[in-house]
Amino acid sequence: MQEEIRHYIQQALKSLGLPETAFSVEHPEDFSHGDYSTNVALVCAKNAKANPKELAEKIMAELKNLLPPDKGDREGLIQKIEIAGPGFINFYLDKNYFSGMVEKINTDPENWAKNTMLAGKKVMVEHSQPNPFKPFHIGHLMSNSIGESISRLVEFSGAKTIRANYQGDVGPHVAKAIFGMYKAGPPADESASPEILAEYIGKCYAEGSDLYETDPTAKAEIDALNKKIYDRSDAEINKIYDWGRGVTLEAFETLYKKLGTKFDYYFFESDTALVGQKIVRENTPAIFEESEGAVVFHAEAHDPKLHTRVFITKNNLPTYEGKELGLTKIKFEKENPDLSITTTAVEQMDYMRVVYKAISLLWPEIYPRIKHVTHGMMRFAEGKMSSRKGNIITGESLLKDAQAAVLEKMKDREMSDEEKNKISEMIGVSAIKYSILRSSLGSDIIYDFDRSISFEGDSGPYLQYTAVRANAVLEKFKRMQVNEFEKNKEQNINQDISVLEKLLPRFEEITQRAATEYQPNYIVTYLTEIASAFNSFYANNQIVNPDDIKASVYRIKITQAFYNVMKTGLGLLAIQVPEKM
RNA sequence: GCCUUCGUAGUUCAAUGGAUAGAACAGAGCUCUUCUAAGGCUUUGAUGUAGGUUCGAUUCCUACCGAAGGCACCA
Repeated sequence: MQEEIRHYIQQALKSLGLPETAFSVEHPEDFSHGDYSTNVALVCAKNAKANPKELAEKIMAELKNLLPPDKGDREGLIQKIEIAGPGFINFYLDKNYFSGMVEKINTDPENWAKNTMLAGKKVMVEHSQPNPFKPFHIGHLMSNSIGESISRLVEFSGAKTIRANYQGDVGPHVAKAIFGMYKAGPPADESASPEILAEYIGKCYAEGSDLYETDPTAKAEIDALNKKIYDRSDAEINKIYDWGRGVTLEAFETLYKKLGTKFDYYFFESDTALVGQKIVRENTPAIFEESEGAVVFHAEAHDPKLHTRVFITKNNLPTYEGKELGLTKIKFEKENPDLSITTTAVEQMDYMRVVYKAISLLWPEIYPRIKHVTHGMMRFAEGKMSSRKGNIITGESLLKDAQAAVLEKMKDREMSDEEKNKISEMIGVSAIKYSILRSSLGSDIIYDFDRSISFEGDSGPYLQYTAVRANAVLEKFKRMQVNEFEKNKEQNINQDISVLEKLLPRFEEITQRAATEYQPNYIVTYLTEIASAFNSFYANNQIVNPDDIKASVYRIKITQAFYNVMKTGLGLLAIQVPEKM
């Protein structure tokens, strides 16, 4: 519809002999300003130095000429055009448009809003990136939620999506953790669950980190350990290493399952290190340069805003930068995606730019196909969270606390314990995901436990609750067993178009925008808006009324459409909808 | 010092250069003989400062103030 209106405006400009210009066709904030609005007259007036209102009159007259008369067909769905304010042209759509959209949504609920922007394209999305030997903390939860949602958004746009996880299983942090394990001794119970063992390893890591910074002897030992881990020269260390790596990875897997993520690829730094190192060596001194025993890249020589970074250390070990080159090569060799998205926290933005600059010189054909999406950091009101200092909240504990809070709230519900358990987990996950996805990418999220598991107001549970309510109404209607004849009868009852009906068709535009800009928060904002509209609708109408079948059928169709959009929308956020709660 | 990002109600977040800056929480007050009150309704309250561009600026530009991140062997 938006495109159709745009098309008509372009035609009108042409027949008026006005030059082509960029203009917007958007939804006005206030429904009294119509369903779509264009600023075309304001823009043209600027260029032509004319009076915007007079120009708007001319364009409107021309538009009315162009639009075919209302014969009940699609073009006739623009019911009214008006000029308002400084020269906006507002379009009012016919009631038939909205009831038609409700039909359309209910006919093919899973596909109606999909678009083909990325049809035939292969998109790889890399996210989560927790490191074995370190805890999976709420920062990883953030990357996971955002990455998974972006994956689903690009999939919704027709792309074949490949989810990748890149994990640092070698590097100084591993040496610190293993050193800490030597110091602390073996875990109390070696047969405990991976979650508990991972927690033990996390504590050892914090201990090792601390010693690395405070104790020079420990530092030297850890550096030596690090080298042994890289070249796997010590059988005993290898054994501890393999055990720790396996345990932490297993613990991550449990979390992914709860969060609704499934990876197609697991890349490890132990795989990318050698590849990256080789690339850097082969391109020295063409691109890289030896300096103080290390191999560096002087990015500032190519862009004054960038700086020099080390790609291979003087100990001949590749840094993150060097490994990232290896990863890029491996990704493109394995899958050759049309687009490779990497999501990380903003703190990695500056050096990722340096890495990308190096990639642009190494492989100019790959450079346009990689994209770095950054999100803000999860932070406490008091300051930065750090797994080195040990003041972190693990994903595991947050999920557990959230679930416990939900269970407390559900204690009077009549359900089996098994059912309660399953539902409370879904709600807990949704509360956390919502608190992450509600704000736009880029800015930091101030972490507040109570808020992150909030069930009131704008929240994940609010959306789920609203969907559950709608579902209850739909079930009630089913029990009434209204016959097909009644259902298909003309329902054009004399009622104003509800806000809900007006909002539902917009889902199509929202998903496109969210996918284009990699911003799941547009979906969150929109779903919250329609949930609020549905709750008002629900409070002001008895949707299913056995004494008024005709009105019930009409309202149930809207309810069904709402439920479908909500379910699909939450799906894009990787949030599940329980049947009851 | 240089580079990047960001300053919106008491708090946490919205707002593709557009019309009266939206929500939620907190505060005040209503609301369950009706389909789940995790709800609905009413109400108080905000664009860091100073300029500039524009018919129109929270949005773009400049300066200042403030916050966060980065700036050589961590990721």
